[in-house]
Formats: sequence, C-alpha cells, structure tokens
Amino acid sequence: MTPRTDTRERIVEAARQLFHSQGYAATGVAQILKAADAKSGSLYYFFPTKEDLLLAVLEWYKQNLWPQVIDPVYDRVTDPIERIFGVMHGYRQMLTYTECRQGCPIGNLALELADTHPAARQMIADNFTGWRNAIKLSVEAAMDRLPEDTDAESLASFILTVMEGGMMQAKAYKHLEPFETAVAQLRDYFDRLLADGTNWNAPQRGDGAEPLDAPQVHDNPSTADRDGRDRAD
Amino acid sequence: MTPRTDTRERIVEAARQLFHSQGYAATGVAQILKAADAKSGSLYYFFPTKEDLLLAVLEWYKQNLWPQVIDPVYDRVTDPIERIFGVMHGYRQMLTYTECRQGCPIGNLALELADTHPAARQMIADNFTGWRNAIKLSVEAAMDRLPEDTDAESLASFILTVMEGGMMQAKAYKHLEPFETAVAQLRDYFDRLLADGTNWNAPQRGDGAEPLDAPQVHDNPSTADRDGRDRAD
DNA sequence: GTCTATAGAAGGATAGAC
DNA sequence: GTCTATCCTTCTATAGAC
Repeated sequence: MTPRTDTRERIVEAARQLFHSQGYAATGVAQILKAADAKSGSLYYFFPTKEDLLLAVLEWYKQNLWPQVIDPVYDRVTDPIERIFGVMHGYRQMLTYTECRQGCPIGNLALELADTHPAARQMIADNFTGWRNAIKLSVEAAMDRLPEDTDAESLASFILTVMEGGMMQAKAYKHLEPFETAVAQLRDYFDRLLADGTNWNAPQRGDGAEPLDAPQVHDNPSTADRDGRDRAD
Repeated sequence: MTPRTDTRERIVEAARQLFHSQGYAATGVAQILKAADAKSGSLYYFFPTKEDLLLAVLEWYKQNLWPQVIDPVYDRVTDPIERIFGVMHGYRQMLTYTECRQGCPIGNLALELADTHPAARQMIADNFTGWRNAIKLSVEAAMDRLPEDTDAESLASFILTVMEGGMMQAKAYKHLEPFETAVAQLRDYFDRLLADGTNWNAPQRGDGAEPLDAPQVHDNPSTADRDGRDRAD
C-alpha cells in the first residue's frame, strides 16, 4: 500500500466536520474513520483516545482563527469598527451557506463538553480568548472614537457574547433573523457609543478609513430580514 | 409493590437534571432509570423512545418558565427595566450556585440537538419564544422611556442573545466574569437608550417605580468581578 | 504506519410474567 | 404499571500480523 502522509490530518478534518455537524458524543469513531477513509489502527496510532482527537480538533481551530476567520476580513476592511462588523458578516455568510445549521463549532462544543471534559474546556476557553483578543485589537484601534472609559476587553467580550447568542438562536430557529437582529442591535449600541465619543478630532466613518470595495460588510439594520414568516421549518 | 403514581414525573425530572449536567447523548437510559429509581419497563411504558422523553423534558421547561423563572422576579420587582435585569440576576445566581456549571438547559440542548432532532429543535424554539415574550412584556412596559423607534421584539431577542452568550462564556471559562461583563454592557446600552428616550414626562428610574426591597437586583457594572485572576480552573 | 479481527462494555429497546 | 431478563447494535479501544 502507498503510505499516505496526511492520514493524521484527514482524520482530524473528518472529526472536525462531524463534531461540528453532529456533536462530539453523537459522532462515533467508526463514522470518523469512514469519512477519513482510514482504519482504527491509524486513528489509535496518532491518538490514544477519542478525546485526544477532540483536543487536536480544538487545536486546529486555534491555529486557524486568523487565517480562516480574521485575515480574510482584516485584509478587505481597514476601519476598526467595520472590521468588527466584517467578522460578524463572515458568520452571517456561514449561516447562509449552511441554512443556519451547525453554528459556531466552538460554542457547540463548549456547551456540550465544558462540564465533563476539563482538557477540552480549557482549549475551548483558549479559543474564545483568541477570538476576543482579535476583536480587542479593533476595539483598541477605535478607542479614539469611543467614550473615554471604554474597556476594550469588556467590549470585545460582549461582541463575542452577541455573536454566540445570535448564532445559537439562528440555529434553534433555523432562521437568520435572530442573528441579524443581534448584529443590528450591536450596531445600534456602537452608534450610540460613537456618538458619545468625545474626541471629535479623530477620524470618523466615511472619511476614507473604510475601503470602497467592502460595502457588503456593513449590515444595514433597516434591511434586516423581516418578512414576517414563521421562524420554524 | 405499592404502585407509585409519580413514576412518570420522577423519570422526567431525573432526565431533566441529567440532560442539563451531561447533555442528551452522553446520558444513558440506564443512568436515568437509576436516578429515578425506576425500571426500563416503566420508562418505555410512558415514552416510546428516549427522544420522546427529551420532548417531555422540553415541555416541562416550557410549562415552568413563568413559575420558576419569571414570576419570582416579577413578583419582587415592578419597574420594567429592572425586571429585565432581575431575570438576568436570577441566572447570575444560578451560575453562582452551580459554580458556572450547567448553564442554560435550553441553550445546551439547542446547540447539541437542533440539527439532528427536528421535533426537539421546534420545542427549543418554542422555549426561546416563550422567554422572549416574557421579556418583551417588560420592554413594552418601558416603551415610554425608550427611543420612539424601539422594536420591542428585537430588543427582547437581543436580551436573550446576551443572556445565552454570557452563560456560554461563563461555562467555558468556569468563571462568572464574562456573564457579569455581558450584563454590565447590556446595562450600559440600556442607559444610553434611556438617555435618548424622548418622552421626558414618563416616569424615570428612582421615582418609586422600583421597589426598595430589591436593591440586589441591580447589577452594578463598576463592581463586576475584576480580580484579574486567570479565568481557568 | 496501516491492516484485519475482535474484545468487552454500554447503548437503546423489547418480551412476557405479574 | 412495573418487574426481570435479554436481544441486538454500537461504542471505544486493543492485539498482532504486515
């Protein structure tokens, strides 16, 4: 047999996708092996237990936060406030592609495993911290437009809160609306924070800080999906 | 044997607690039976499948939202804004009692099961809708102090978003701080909404609408847990 | 590193007596 | 309605050849 050098990665990738769409406990090792086209001998050669495979998946998410989630947005958008909403827009697009299935992989695993799998809980917390730090960079970059007593850490944490809470409801309702609403309310909050920003010499929105090729990044609250249809399927 | 008349309820209650602390897939029928002191014959007499038991648990949560969550707060607090933060405070207390374990039972089940168990997903959505409607009542009661274009439904949905996102992070970090932060930021948002409220003839906070016996309901943002210790265990 | 085969426990669910 | 006994599947993990 030609020995494949990517077996470990294929197993991690298959596990990652299955954990995301079905959850950890509901995904059997046999199912992962089938999806990865591998045999149990290979899996247990790389990972002592299923939980170690889970930790590798969580490590993958940690490593891929910037290349997969942050960079694509921060490369297109320069204005710090719009970078934040650009990241939210990225999740919105994911919800659209998946018809609101799956949601946030870290959030899913957090609620399923935090109480029963201590090592996984720590990795999940690390993932949240990484995300919050990425957003915090943008909050800090916008500090000159925000109220003087703004705590960048708290505001970044709140943005994570809104993202996770919005994704959860979108998944529960199988509808984009609750997520759109959450983002629109967060935008309203930011508008009020910016209106209260005391440093009027700092650059404002629309002064060229926001590139022209990223208009789709701005979620317009007034055009949020409000067609009145029932949120159920 | 003395036939017990509460067997069904004991099974539902045991399942409810175990699903809350371990998740649905991770909880075995045998474990439920042991906790409920019942035998499989009884369980399958009342419930055709484990999933039907899950639906009964979700029905229980629906029935108990007002008596267990809303009424205890609304009975103590009359000011509509403080009622909202009183409900948040109730969850804060639960997090304290459980040392940030468990979190929101509905949120947990939402992320674990929404994609794979359609009937459960619908019940979960119904639970969210019930919660949102309860909060919406208070938002509507405060409309005369909020900006004219406030959408009570959206704001109530956003409050649910903040609650769920905050609980998730508290569970992931095993620390109250992210929840406190979320509530403090939501309070800040409300303060800004109220400051923008145009109807200055409407009753304001501190005019007696808020009862004196409920001072503990107000989460003071400036006293939020900020001891700087690492959020891990 | 990967294969086949399988151990050994736990999973959900059923049958039939009482 | 509740009991015991058990069926059959699936689970995680291991053993040992290659």
